[in-house]
Amino acid sequence: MEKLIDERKISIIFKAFCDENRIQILKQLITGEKCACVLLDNLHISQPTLSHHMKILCDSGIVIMRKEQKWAHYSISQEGVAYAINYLQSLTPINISKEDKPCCNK
Amino acid sequence: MEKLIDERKISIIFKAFCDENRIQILKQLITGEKCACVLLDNLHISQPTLSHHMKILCDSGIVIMRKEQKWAHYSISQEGVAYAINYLQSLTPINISKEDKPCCNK
DNA sequence: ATTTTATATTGAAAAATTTCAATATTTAAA
DNA sequence: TTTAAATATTGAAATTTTTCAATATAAAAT
Repeated sequence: MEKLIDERKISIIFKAFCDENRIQILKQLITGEKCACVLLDNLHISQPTLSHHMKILCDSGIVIMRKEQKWAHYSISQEGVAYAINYLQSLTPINISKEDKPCCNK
Repeated sequence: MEKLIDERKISIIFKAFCDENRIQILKQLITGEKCACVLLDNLHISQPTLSHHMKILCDSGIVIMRKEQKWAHYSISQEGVAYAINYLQSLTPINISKEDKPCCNK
């Protein structure tokens, strides 16, 4: 059970999902592992730009890379996604009755 | 059941989680609805900056605002969080046997 | 050995985001 | 009806992110 969730770490994880091209990339990975050249074929970005996005996705822990000879194979990390889901689930607010709610320092 | 998930929409939702101050804000909201002045007391940002972050959080659908006289009360939207969780759950890749996996356009 | 292929890195420009001071707006208090 | 309090908006600076051309690296093919 993760106890100390730090803001920096969470923000790095979720950077995976806040760019449209990265969402497109993740969409492609839903059907399974893909190598960079295949991902690139289905996007309108340059090869260095793809490389940059894959780095952000890997840094977030949402994607993992498997290097095989010349090729970089990318896939979705179930552990990474599970961690992100776990954080979102922690956002379920503890129900506080509306009467108890304190207001504005007073 | 959401069918057409568009990349722009998803990226706007997850922008909520990719800034450290916004994570701090969400952390405060876990214990229930808070008004802007209380949130501000616990952050090291100016009032206009908080206002800016609250707009991003509301635009994402993760936070909802309730205006009561002078005060803006913010809380976590369970529907918003549920939608985000639902997207993350859709990232579970369909298992494809490693033998079947096609590689690099060839 | 040289060339080709797949990917990464560097450096710089463009675009987007974050931030705050100043100011506006709206409501409550005096 | 002035004044104060809570929040929003505007405009500009600082920072970060996105992007691509050029180049580097590393492995495969010739």
